[in-house]
Amino acid sequence: MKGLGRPFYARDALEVAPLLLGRTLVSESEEGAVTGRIVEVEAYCGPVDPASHAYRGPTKRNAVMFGPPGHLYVYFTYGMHYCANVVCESVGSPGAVLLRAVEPLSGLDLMGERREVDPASLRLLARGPARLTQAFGIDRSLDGSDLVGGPVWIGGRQVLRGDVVAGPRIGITKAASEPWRFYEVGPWASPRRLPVPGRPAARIVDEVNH
DNA sequence: ATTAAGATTGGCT
DNA sequence: GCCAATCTTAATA
Repeated sequence: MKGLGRPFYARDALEVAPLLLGRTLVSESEEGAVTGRIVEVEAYCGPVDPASHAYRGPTKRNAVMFGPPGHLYVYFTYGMHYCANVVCESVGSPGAVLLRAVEPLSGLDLMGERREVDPASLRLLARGPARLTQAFGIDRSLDGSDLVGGPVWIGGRQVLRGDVVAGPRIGITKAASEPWRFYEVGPWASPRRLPVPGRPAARIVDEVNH
């Protein structure tokens, strides 16, 4: 089987999120293949999370979140950007993990072409959730795409090159202090708004760090 | 029917 | 650090 199997995704978003770090995100299309190592994610915890798109129940946009795990939930925002989530948990339980940044591994030229930046500027390729989707060719046509057997999937090998920590999520106004952003310390995670005083300090995620 | 906000980014001061 | 861009979605009337 290519990449992680369905059971991997069939548990709480908060459990899946840190386990995605260090794994390889793959996207294949007619244009070619690109891959990157996941270094930053955020968990969105459905009905108990006011920041989740699923908080107020199913809508046309978030329908995929309420479906089976192991699929992509892709939404459009700010009139110009796409963001991609990994759907977790079981049918009717809308947990999801937002992919926020990867370390580019292969297909750099294609990423640069899609992003309209110099492929040598590695940190401009896929650091940030909307940059990531652009570099990987992910838009609303991939909403609901199956991560098991589809054109986008996640490899089973986990390679960590720094400590994994948790901190507040970025760019939200509700439940802003929940430490549900997980990232690898290093040059690849997005630099914006690191945890500030008054918010929970980042903590080591033991299960992933060992 | 109308409206306000948005899981962002890039450019400018 | 501040702010405009840009338009879909979902809530409100």
